[in-house]
Amino acid sequence: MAEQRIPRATAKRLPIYYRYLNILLDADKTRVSSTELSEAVKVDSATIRRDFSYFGALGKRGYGYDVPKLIEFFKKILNQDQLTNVALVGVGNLGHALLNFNFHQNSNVRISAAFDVNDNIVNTVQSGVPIYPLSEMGKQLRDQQIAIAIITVPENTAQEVTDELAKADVRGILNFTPRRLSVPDSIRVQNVDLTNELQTLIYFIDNYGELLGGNEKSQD
Amino acid sequence: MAEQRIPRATAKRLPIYYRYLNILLDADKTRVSSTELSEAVKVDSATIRRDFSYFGALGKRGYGYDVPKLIEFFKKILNQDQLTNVALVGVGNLGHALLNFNFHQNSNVRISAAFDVNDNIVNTVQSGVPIYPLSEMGKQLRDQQIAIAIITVPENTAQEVTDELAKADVRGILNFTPRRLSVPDSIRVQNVDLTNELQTLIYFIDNYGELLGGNEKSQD
DNA sequence: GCGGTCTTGTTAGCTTAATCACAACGACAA
DNA sequence: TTGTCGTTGTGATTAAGCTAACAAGACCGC
Repeated sequence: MAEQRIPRATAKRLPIYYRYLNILLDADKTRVSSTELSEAVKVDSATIRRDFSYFGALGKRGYGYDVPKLIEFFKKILNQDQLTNVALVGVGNLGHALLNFNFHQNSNVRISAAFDVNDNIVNTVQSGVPIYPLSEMGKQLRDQQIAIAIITVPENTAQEVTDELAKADVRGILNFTPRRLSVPDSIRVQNVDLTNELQTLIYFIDNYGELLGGNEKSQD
Repeated sequence: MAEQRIPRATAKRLPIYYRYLNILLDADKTRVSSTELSEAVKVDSATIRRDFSYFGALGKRGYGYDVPKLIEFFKKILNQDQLTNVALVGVGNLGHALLNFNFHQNSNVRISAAFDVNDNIVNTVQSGVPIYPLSEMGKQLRDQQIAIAIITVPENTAQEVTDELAKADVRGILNFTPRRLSVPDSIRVQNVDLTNELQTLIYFIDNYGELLGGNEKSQD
């Protein structure tokens, strides 16, 4: 086991594999080949085999991969064997939807605290999650040992909220605002920009017409 | 002008540039350098210059780029000079949030029709958008000439809805379900998987610790 | 136990993307 | 007008990722 760092591209595919493997298990399939998996997740079968091989020889030649075994393996890799608590900052339109979004249904993650400036909801419980005033954010995050935050605040406050999160030693931020955040090296940012996604989609449609696989290769 | 296809990676950055340029203009800045832009959007300055150069010589040496000119240019490239109507399929938790999400605020896109199976909301207007029964989807999409759909339906119905969209000659799908869709070559799919994003973030935090730039390079 | 069949793991080649580094050129001051 | 300074545009290089192709090895029917 060379114990080298997994390529970034591979890492991003792991959750996709993990989820589909669970779907297979739910359907009582205990065995799967890279070709079969390939069709379901739209990733080339060679890429799948290569991805898996970074973790050692997980499959059996002439047979394929054992689904339960693979799931157990990825569960640990992805830290899904323990519950991860996450904070939500900004309980507006989108924030509210995320409170109701059942992350816990297919992953061991849940939003355990939320923060907002709106006095009408502060100190209430929404969808089972307590809403604290923004001013208490640092304290609560430290007390509850929360290391990951989702931010759905107005874009012009995104950076200042981020700075506060940094002070509270948060390690990861899922950023739904369109701003690209400045953070210290200790924090990892993952951007989800809905407007961007739509614009990109439109651009591709208008410029990368039918010619050369609109699909089956590199979806998204 | 070599008129060759823009690299995929470049295309995905265009909306990011476009948005930040607009922010600059709002702040009455009419001039920007690749270095300055680089800091704001977290993309290497050489990459920015190269990206821009695919479209010809847009800047001036020793000066930088003219913001209004650049905006005008990208506006056309990104099809933002005309309104794009989009359909929403599945008006549940997340779907509702997207209806309220103001795409039109920073892009020339709007949701102009929505579809659902829930009789309680079908044939009503939600957030200014009419909700039609799913059974009318094909007809409405064709009548209204809508070529792009956002799907926020339960995952087990994602594929069948997709098949219907394909029949209605939709060209692009923004897929919020965790399933990877099978589509004909004429359709482009862009996936947004929230659970995935969180899992990826967690994985990176646990495995790509501080060492070697948690940030400043390749956010997301 | 044997032969044919299947599927992995991996090598090698290829494609795409990111970055360095600098000559070319326009801006701007004097 | 001339010289300096700043910033672009781009050739060259390095890095990352993808995929074809196949030998090695395990399964399974007989």
